[in-house]
Amino acid sequence: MKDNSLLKGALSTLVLKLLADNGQMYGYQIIQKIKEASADQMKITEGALYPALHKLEQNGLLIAEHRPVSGRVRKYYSLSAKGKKASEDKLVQLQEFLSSIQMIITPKTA
Amino acid sequence: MKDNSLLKGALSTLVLKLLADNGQMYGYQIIQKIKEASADQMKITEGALYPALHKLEQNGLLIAEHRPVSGRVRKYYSLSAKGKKASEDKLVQLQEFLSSIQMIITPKTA
DNA sequence: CTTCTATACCTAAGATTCTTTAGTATATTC
DNA sequence: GAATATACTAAAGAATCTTAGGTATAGAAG
Repeated sequence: MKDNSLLKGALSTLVLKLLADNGQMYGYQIIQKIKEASADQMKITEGALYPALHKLEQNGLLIAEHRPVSGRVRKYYSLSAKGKKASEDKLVQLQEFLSSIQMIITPKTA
Repeated sequence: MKDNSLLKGALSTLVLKLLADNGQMYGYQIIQKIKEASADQMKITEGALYPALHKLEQNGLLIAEHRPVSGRVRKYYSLSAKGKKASEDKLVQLQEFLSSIQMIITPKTA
């Protein structure tokens, strides 16, 4: 019952945004990137990320490509055209959401 | 499947914060307040709020008081001591979370 | 050479938190 | 008298996470 629940719903948007910025990434790398980019604050579990990636792929937002790298096979993901659009849309939604939250929690300067 | 999923996990924090700011509120009022404070962006459903309130009450963070007001009975909630503490803690967590999100989605100015 | 850590993927049970829908009831407005 | 706003509750279903476990290779430590 670890309360990372704030993450809910934001994960797929973050993934799409990271792929929009970085072009092509694999799962493990995404986990590291989020950890690093958030100064170790946000730690995505594999059990959360991999199913999320699979769903985005199923929905046609991501394209997956297997590539062998130094003995192991990595699964690289990139945005489809649909994924690019979704990335932009969801980012706007997320920003609106963040801004709404801010309005509510910002001390009343009435 | 309405995608209000960003809300997940943030609702209880918002409720605690509103009660910390406003002293005492009832459910319906909280829904209106969030809607209003977010410029109609964020709409909490009753099915989400009431169970959340009940859980906070069960956990001893909220104190409920029934008061008849113009023919109807309202259920007013206020923060317990534990709730005040939780309010502060969860607000800090939320702010850290928001800041983490910002770091990730803010265009790389590298 | 063997064990530990890091890398890299996957899945499934359970918990939590929503959405949707429905129900109850009073007050006000048309 | 009917519709809308107010006010609360409960329950089925969906979505997304946590936790825990499994597989497998590479490299470092001993």
